[in-house]
Amino acid sequence: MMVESATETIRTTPSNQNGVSSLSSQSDGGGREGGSNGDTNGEISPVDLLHLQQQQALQAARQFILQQATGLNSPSSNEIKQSPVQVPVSMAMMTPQMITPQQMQQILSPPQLQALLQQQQALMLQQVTHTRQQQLGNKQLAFQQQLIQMQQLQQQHILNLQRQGLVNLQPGQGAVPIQSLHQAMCPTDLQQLWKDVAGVQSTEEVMKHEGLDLTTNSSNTTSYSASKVSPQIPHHTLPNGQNSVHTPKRDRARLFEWISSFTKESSDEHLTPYSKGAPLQSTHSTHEEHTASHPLYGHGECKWPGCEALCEDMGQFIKHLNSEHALDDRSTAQCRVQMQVVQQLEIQLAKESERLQAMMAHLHMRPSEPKHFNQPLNLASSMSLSKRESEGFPEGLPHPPTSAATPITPMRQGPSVISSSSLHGVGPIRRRNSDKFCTPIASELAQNCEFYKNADVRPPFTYASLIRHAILETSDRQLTLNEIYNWFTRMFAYFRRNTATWKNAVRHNLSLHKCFVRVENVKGAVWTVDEVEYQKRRPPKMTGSPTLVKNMISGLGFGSLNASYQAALAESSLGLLNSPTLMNNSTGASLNMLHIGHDDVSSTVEQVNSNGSCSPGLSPQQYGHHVHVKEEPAEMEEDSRPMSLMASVTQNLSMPGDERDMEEELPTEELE
DNA sequence: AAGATTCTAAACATGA
DNA sequence: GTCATGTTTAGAATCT
Repeated sequence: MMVESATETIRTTPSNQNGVSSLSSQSDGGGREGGSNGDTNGEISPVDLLHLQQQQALQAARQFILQQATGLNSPSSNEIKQSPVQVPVSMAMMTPQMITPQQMQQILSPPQLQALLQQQQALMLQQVTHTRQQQLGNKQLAFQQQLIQMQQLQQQHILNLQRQGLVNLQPGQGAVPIQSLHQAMCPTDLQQLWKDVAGVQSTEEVMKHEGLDLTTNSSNTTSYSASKVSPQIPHHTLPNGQNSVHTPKRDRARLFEWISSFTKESSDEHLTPYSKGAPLQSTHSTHEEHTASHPLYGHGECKWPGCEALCEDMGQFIKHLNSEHALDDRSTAQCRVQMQVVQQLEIQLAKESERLQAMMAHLHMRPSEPKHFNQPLNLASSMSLSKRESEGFPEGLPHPPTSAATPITPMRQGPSVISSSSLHGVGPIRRRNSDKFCTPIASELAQNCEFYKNADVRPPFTYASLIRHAILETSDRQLTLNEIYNWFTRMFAYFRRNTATWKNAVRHNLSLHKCFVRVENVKGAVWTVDEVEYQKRRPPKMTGSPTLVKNMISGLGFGSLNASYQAALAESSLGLLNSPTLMNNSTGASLNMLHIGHDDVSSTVEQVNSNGSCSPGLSPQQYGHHVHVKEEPAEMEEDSRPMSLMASVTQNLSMPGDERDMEEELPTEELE
């Protein structure tokens, strides 16, 4: 739309903000009807249209501000209602005649502005639809097309953001919460948006880059020769000949003051001159630095937000900068927007960082543990994971079991140990690392039951521990080989393929480990678990290894953590948990659920039923039918050691100074 | 470097 | 003979 058509401009200087309010209130009733008025009138004069749009914009602005004031910044239905049509966030949609982008920027903060624009777009589209397009003329049509283009652009941005995981939009969510969008957008996105806006502007010739001439550009301060700048009068001359800048000096001073204060906070050195109270038209010649590069200049074009003016060389760019982006209201507003962008991004960064911390803490340690470990314990497992694979979760994998509500043991590693081998069924890859970082298997499985069922992720446990768990899960503590197979396939998606390999491993483990006892049953041979033997398996050296504990605590033991020890920890804890006495203790709920595991393991063991569903069904009973068929190299006898170590680790991790676990765990000899 | 653990692979035996 | 089950051995990887 050609700007020439505009016959009126709106003064939107700071001093006009009150006017905005009043205007919008005036337009409360008739704003929307203006469109129909135009319709009924049969012809819409530019002035009428302008008034209408202006009222609508102001109303929208007021509503948005009110929303914000009342905390209604969510993607409320309200907003969606008002914007039934996805409209691009663009200045262009602010009908050029009614208000200039820079003016709006001055009035509103970027989020407000964007929301306003969105609403205005919707209104405009409505209006355009309801108005005879012939009467609107080609310009209106062109504008409408541009609106659509802008909409597409916006959607594209959003999609990009979604791909980057920056914006999590509900499917089908039409109107994007501007706030979140704004916060989620990366600088380039915002720049692009601005660029889009500028593009439309230029298309519509709304902004003709009227000779803005202040000596300095508002964004970059440093350098650029004021000498080359011809101090001109900073007036935006709108197509209609009116100045778009009507900001009284007082207001501008206020503006700069505001920027000043802002820059103090954000320490944006680009604004330093302003923050130093530079006069409105100061030339900053002292800051000149004719460097070969300029942050606002690159690839032969101006990088000013929304500006892509081509500049052959730096000199031309400087000229352009000083002429087009001089210190005026527009530039100031843009600068302010940019500052807010930066601020938002900083906030976003902080949020994301915090989120990352929480995620890591959750995945590797206790979720809601107030303690802060910079390096969560299981980073070690992550490390080992990254050693083998740096890929994340494969597509289609269910979300890792990271529900905050789920108690996670400090050593938990669960899904975080996804290995490429598990993901892709690669050949023999050492998984012991992951196996070791274990959390109590029962706990892990109970918590991530569904995950392992659906995700092609290798569980971080040894075959032996899994077999044992499967057996102990059953009411009679015995399983046939085939039942064990079934349990594996039922409980783990991972074991639904490569059957030959893992089945062989299962058989191998059953035969190899003395803890697995084959018992002839009526229906054939079944396998049981000799808990004592199982506990004996635990390597003595593991017990109480200060080094290991230290590593685990520090979380710096990436990959260096003793795998065997970890496995021992997990398994021993599991075993202990399954032991009757421990069961009693655990069921007593006196133990911290967040603590390692015996407690929750016991509960989980009971919860996880053999049918694969996590349901109660196991009762601590006889362990070890003791049909000692095999002879395994005898080891140490400290059955309780691992557990106590576990406890100590837990203590160190979660509640230093609390030794109750240690004490409660020690009684582990009852295993028989 | 040695030892331990775990995993994978394979060969072999046995019985249905 | 085939298959499931069970045993055993060997090698590799990883860790302490």
